[in-house]
Amino acid sequence: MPSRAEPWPRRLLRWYDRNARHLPWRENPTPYRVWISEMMLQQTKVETVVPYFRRFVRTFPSVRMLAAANLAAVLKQWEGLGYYSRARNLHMAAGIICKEHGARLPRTYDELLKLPGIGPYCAAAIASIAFGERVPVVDGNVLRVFSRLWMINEDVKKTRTRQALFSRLQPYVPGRRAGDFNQAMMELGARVCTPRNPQCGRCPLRTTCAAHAANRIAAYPVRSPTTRLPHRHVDVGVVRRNGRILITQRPVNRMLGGLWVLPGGPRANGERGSTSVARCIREKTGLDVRPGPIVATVQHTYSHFSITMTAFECTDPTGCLPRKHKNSAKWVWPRALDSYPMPTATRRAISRWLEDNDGTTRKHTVPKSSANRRKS
DNA sequence: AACGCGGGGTT
DNA sequence: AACCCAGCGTT
Repeated sequence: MPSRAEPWPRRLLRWYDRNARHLPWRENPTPYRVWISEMMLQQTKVETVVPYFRRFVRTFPSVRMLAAANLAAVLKQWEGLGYYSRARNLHMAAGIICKEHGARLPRTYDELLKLPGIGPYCAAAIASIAFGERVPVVDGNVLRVFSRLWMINEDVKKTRTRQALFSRLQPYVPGRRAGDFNQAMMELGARVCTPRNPQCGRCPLRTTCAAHAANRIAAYPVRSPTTRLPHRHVDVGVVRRNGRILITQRPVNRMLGGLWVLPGGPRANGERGSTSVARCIREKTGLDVRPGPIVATVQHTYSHFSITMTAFECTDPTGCLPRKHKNSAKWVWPRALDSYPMPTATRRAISRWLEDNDGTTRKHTVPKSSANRRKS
């Protein structure tokens, strides 16, 4: 049995010895094969890469063969893998390696880093796996694993966070098995410490994991709060009839359920606002309205998306509410609007419209669009 | 520091 | 429909 005092790098390696998948580039890890595999593995899943790797190294078995090939032939082998600049850089680097390094890959992290297509991740992977250099790889998996293990509260997307993790990890990279250590971290991230629903019960580092101990696994890794919220256009109508206006009730069990809103809905892709508002009102109330001028524009951000609400003044040529909509649509005197529960965006649109109607001859202005708000 | 690059799987 | 993936080069 492993003692609890066994350091985590050893536990990780023992786990790797028992659980490593056998992958083609692990069977015969020559520098060339490691290089090809790592180029293909950038932002690409292992299972996707395997067949491409086999075909590629069969077609171009050496750096010289790769350098001698036409770029078109290389791209053909890459077809379907995506990120085609990887193939172009690979081909270019092959030429440089032949011309300047005697057709052998550079053996150090620093030298590898100079080749086109090889960044910090790839340089560390090749240097450690093919040449045993003690440099840690910091990829998406490793960031996630250690963000949890050490409860790192920095945004994992930031360059600073990655550099800091590189420095912090380097002392742990074992002199004997640097490459296995790195592959073990990635393998753990890919198969156990997954983005969602991590398999903590099967994790060899569970007893060392700060986030697990704190029961805060789901809070890590900390992501940028600047993720762009999806944005929608919502078009609504101020439909007037004999001095009263039309409001509708949101379905219970939905967002804003039970609240009353100006009738309308989300604009379809490429649709005009005026078209959208008429369509949505017809769908929700059965009334055919004629959209007039825009009387209010409201920006609003919910927890998981943001909207631009555009309110059109509408006239109602047909009149009567069909029976099926009687319960969820109402004609209301403007002064009675306050008594109905309404979401903020609706409330703002209405008050904007009322202001413009009170003879305070303020021109309607469109607020500045906010494309990316921050999540709170 | 932010963005474009690609195709595919997961939730 | 987002998010994520064994990231890198450009701006």
